[in-house]
Amino acid sequence: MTGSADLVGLLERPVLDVAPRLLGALVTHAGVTIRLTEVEAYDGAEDPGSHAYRGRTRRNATMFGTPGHVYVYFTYGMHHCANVVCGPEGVPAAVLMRAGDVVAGVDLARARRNGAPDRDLARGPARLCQALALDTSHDGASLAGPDLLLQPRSRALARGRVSTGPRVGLRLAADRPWRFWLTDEPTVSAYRPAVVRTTRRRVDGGPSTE
DNA sequence: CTACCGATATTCT
DNA sequence: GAATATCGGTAGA
Repeated sequence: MTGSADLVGLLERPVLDVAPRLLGALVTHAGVTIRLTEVEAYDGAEDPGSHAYRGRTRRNATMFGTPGHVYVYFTYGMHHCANVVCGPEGVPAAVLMRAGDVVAGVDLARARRNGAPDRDLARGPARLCQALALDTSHDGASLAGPDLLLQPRSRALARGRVSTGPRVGLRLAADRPWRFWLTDEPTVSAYRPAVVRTTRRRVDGGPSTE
């Protein structure tokens, strides 16, 4: 059996069904395998928090493509984040891979993460990309292997294993509980509410005061 | 542990 | 110009 037909079948389901089913899945790339412990759903058609909410751009084009590929974007001038593209072609849904735990290739992951504690090797979406050596050159790549491989778990999780809550760092649609994680996993990233405002007005010109 | 801050691509206003 | 699906360093409790 090819797993890839199964993979696409899974990913064509509504993204809110897909997201929790990806918990515990294995992702392998460049010599490192992680087990997903935390994900977030983005439903571009109706989701103000999604990159695709305002339509297609060069950056988010992969979200509109066929399921089973990876959408990788660069953000904050510094970090990469990777999503599993879901839904039928043309529907810009995706699941952001927020955290995982390294189950193979730990030495490589440690080297890429520059001495971080093992718990932090793939804790947070940008750290996860660093551990797996994913960047925008992989945007649009297939998750069916062999280079990049997503293996959904085959067994159901025990009751109570999945927790849900608000997504991290969004200002818009912050109330939607579309983040899913494995209960009590130490590798789940810390929740940070969106920055309320950058408020950073610089004092122009002059000395102030008074 | 919390809080701030800088790095700066991409998109929006 | 300002905001953002972030992180690592530093400072302080």
